[in-house]
Amino acid sequence: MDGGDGSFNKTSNPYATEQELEDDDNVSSETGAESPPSTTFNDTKLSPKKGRSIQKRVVSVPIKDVEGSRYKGESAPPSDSWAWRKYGQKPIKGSPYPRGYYRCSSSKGCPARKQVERSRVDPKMLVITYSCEHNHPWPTSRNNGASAKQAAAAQTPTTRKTTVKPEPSTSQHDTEHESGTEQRFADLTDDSILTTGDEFPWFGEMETTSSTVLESPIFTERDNFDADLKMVFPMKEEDESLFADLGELPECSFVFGHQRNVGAQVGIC
DNA sequence: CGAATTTGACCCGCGC
DNA sequence: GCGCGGGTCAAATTCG
Repeated sequence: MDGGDGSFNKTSNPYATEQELEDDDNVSSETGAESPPSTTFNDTKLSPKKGRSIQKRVVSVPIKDVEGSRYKGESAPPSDSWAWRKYGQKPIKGSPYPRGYYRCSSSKGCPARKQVERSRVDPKMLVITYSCEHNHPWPTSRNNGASAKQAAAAQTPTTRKTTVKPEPSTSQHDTEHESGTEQRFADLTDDSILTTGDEFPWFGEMETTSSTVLESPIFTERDNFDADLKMVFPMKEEDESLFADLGELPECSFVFGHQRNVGAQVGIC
């Protein structure tokens, strides 16, 4: 964890940062460590076991009152648009706070996982590590039956719009994936225009983790909340044109919408 | 009653 | 080879 600290701070956006980390989990390196609420994306990682690449994204968000009775007082996962099922919790050495292990239950066979723990340095920060096998799609639907209740609770009205323009085009629906996500990504490569929205919940999520950011006091306290909102969400033509190149991107690339002082950003898993 | 969470045990990789 | 620590499993428990 000594490695990287300095490089962690390529913060151009005080509320959301994108970072590429080649190093191992920077989870323990505490993304929140003396930095403002930040979002850290730790991309593709190769699983030493099977040589499979694992995507990892580390997101640190300020802890807000988490809805959901059970979570009160704990390092509960901030509500995002997916259903997560907790399957374990472990005390982490060196950290006074336990780490919770969550598995995506939005869809059957969903490989996504996330770890939630409090930042050692700043207990008010929650460090969330999302991980997913590279060849698997990120979770897509909010509640494909797994936990309607939880998903419903998780769905905050603050989540923004993501819309994938249904390009009438190419009809390669042969490999209809269970979740359909792969197909969606496939569509992406077909020059469809990407905006953010419900069609791509995961994108929506990764787009700066704005949902969580927006829920955070940092945003809610601001007077110009609306203005900020507009700065974060609106996806304009210029952006769309940017995304037109998505076809070049790997299937699991993700896109950020406008962020403060930063244009649309594209990350590659 | 069904579903989600909790918690201890077990497994596996890594460093010494 | 051994010990440590992180990650996952699964039975028990709790909650809605």
